[in-house]
Amino acid sequence: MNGYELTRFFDAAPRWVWSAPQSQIYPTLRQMEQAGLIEGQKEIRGTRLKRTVYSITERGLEELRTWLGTGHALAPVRDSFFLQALFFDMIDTDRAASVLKAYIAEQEQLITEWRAHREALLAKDTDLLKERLKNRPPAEHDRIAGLKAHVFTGQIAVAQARADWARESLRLLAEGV
Amino acid sequence: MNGYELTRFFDAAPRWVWSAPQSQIYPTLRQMEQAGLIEGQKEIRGTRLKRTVYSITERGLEELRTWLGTGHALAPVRDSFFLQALFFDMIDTDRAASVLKAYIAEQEQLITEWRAHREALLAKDTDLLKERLKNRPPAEHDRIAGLKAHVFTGQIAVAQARADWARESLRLLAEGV
DNA sequence: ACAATACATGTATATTTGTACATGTTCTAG
DNA sequence: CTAGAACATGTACAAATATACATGTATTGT
Repeated sequence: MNGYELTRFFDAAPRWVWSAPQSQIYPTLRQMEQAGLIEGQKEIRGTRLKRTVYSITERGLEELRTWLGTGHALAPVRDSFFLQALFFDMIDTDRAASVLKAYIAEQEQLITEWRAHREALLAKDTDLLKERLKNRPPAEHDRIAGLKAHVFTGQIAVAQARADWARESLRLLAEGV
Repeated sequence: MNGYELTRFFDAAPRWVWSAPQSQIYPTLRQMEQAGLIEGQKEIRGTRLKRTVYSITERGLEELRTWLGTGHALAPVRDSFFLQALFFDMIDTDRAASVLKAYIAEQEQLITEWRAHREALLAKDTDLLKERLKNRPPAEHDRIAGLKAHVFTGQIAVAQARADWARESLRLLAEGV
């Protein structure tokens, strides 16, 4: 990809697995190139519009495989929603309920998007997956698509757990327990 | 609390709901005091050891209640574990499996700690909760403890969903599907 | 022909966060 | 009585992150 495509990718899917603001893209690409992890191919579109398309190097692949095979420390928890919930006893029941309802709606929205993406992966119908499968033996295609789709199954399960919990909270609040 | 107590609190419970490194504590306390949200009471222990104990002001309470009653945007997702899982097709099955096993162990550890804390809350047996209940009518005590404990029920449910998903992933990898 | 949109790449600046360093006091166990 | 642990408060510096600004080219629809 080039910087523009990466920017669009992260902007389009800010809640998938990872995201980055546009201002980080170009500096990071240059850093990674300097570190020998990726290399840029300069191209010209039309007569003057320059762009640099990056691809991973052999060293980059090595680094990536090492990183993928190593356990990494969990990030410190900073969940502003659970933090809010921890103090729901300080505000009116209906105010708390409206925060919970908004949260449930957000989680359901995420679930819908992730389900659609999972289906697209299983149908091998996303640009990135198609690109990836080009360099893999056809016998492995189902397995690769299955593994990637399964990640979204996980995201969905987590969002479902969160939404279920929020619904349960609404009941607790309503009962005045 | 004073800065030292806050530091110890966050260090002891880095994965509960929120955390902060020690270096943030003192500057943040000063900022919040300047903003009129908290006020510090200077004390002396022994003959020379100074400390400043902070408590929330009326303005701070107002701000807090407003924040608690408002929906807040979800933080951009940055889940390095799911990111790893998205590329498990690039590494050996047993390397991937060992990453998954470590993750499962971590989640189970969290679940154990959160369960213990939930029980302590239900028994009204944590310092913070005891302090909180002092200013509340006894009739509300059960409800407040129940609401706080319920937050940890949510954390547990999410960790359970993650661990279950990781176990399912191990099976998928083993089957070579 | 021209306006709007998409393509494309940067920088400036502030805030947040993390790791590490620095210093002194008080209490407690041996 | 003394060494080590706990109490207590700070700063320095680097890295990551977010918001906003800045500029120009190519394509597409009307």
